[in-house]
Amino acid sequence: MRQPTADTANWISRFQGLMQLDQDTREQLLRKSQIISAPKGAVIFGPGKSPENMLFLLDGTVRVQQVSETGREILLYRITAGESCVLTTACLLAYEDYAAEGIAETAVRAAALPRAIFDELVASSPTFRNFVFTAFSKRITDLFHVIDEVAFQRIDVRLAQGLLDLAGQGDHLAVTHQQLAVDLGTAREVISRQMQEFQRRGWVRLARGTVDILDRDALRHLSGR
Amino acid sequence: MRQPTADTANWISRFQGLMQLDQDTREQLLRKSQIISAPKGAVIFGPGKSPENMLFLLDGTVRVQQVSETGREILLYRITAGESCVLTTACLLAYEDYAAEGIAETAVRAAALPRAIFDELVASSPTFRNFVFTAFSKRITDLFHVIDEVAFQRIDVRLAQGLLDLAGQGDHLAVTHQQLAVDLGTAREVISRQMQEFQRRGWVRLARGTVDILDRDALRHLSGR
DNA sequence: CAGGCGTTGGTGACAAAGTCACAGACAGTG
DNA sequence: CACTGTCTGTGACTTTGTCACCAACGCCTG
Repeated sequence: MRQPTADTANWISRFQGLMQLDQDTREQLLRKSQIISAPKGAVIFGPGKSPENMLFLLDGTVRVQQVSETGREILLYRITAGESCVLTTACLLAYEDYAAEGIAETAVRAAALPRAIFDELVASSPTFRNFVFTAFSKRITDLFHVIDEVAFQRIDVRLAQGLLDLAGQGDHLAVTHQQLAVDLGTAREVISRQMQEFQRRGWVRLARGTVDILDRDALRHLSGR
Repeated sequence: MRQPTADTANWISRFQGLMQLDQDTREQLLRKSQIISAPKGAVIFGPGKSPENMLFLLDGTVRVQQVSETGREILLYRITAGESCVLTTACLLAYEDYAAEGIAETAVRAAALPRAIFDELVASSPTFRNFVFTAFSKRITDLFHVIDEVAFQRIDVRLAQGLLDLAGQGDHLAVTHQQLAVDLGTAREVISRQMQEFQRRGWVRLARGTVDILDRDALRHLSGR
């Protein structure tokens, strides 16, 4: 399992790109930011609720998803511990009519940095600047990937990937077909049918609200990585 | 038609977000950047060809598209005159294995700003910083939109939108079904069938390599805007 | 001008995925 | 136990994507 709590006093060390910050900037970052918590299911930001702060996630995961006009949803990306929320921060400063929302997928803790300080640090520290642009870069690459998958990848392949991603190390998933459908931006029935096919092949065992992975290799093989 | 060439000596004034730059920064920008041209069809950047410079597009349009592993393509967004290329600039500084490519859709002219100067200006000028993040913001919102469309929108609706977008003011389009298919990330046959349906309804007139729009209102109505 | 060739578009058959309507199964709660 | 809301299964149907061809067109070249 993961360490229950981070060393709050020195959370910066959990972020790869921030470790080389000079002493001054580190202090700024620590002094001006604030540790916040949110329970599972909390809406971190969303339509009409723009984030005042840039977040550095210490524990938990946040799912960023989009709700379309027709009411259907799709997962854009996840923010996991050790990652930051640059993209949304930048996004919200310009466009209010923002269809995406961030939801705490587990209980989360994060360091919150006010926009004004964020701006200052971008100006004053090359390392911080680099961190920000690298984070942007990763997210945008992820988005490109999502577009590619949605447009061209078969649903069985995407489902296999999704299951492996969600499972991480373990073999047991507590997730409904509906949730998987939203992750992939498809319909629940489609997931149900695919899961049955997977079960028929002996790759998973299904039960109400859970999935047990029986044959990782088969899933990995189908997923193409 | 569009003005043939911009006032090169003062191209900054063509960019909404840059007009409030202070004198110093303007001069930096003008002195350190270089006007470049590329013919129609030129590859501005692509896999294994990262851009050394940040581009401010003065004339023409650049299409940024993605090539998937399976060889299929989809349009991510277009850069038009008066817009900049921030996203790709940022992207390429971190991730080399970059699947997207930028292609001159028409002959283009642009001001090219070396990465190092870009970095300097981001540090020194709040206005420039704001310009950059706003540009990011717009692009990312666009990408969200693409994901939404690809995942949830019917192909006839998307085609109607695509035709209207491409047409701009005019009613005549010189474009093949294949090109339209790439724009929407679908197959040529699908476009052909939809276009026939549109023609059957009297909305367009088809000929080899061209489309004439006969009923904009009908298309607009279908496209839902 | 004829023949050849690459590009563009048309077609039918089929597979994959999404939609719709509904039914049954389960877990919790009063 | 009965009730309720959630979760999953199913069949019929539509839409979209795939595959294998073919026909028409424009262009080039001998």
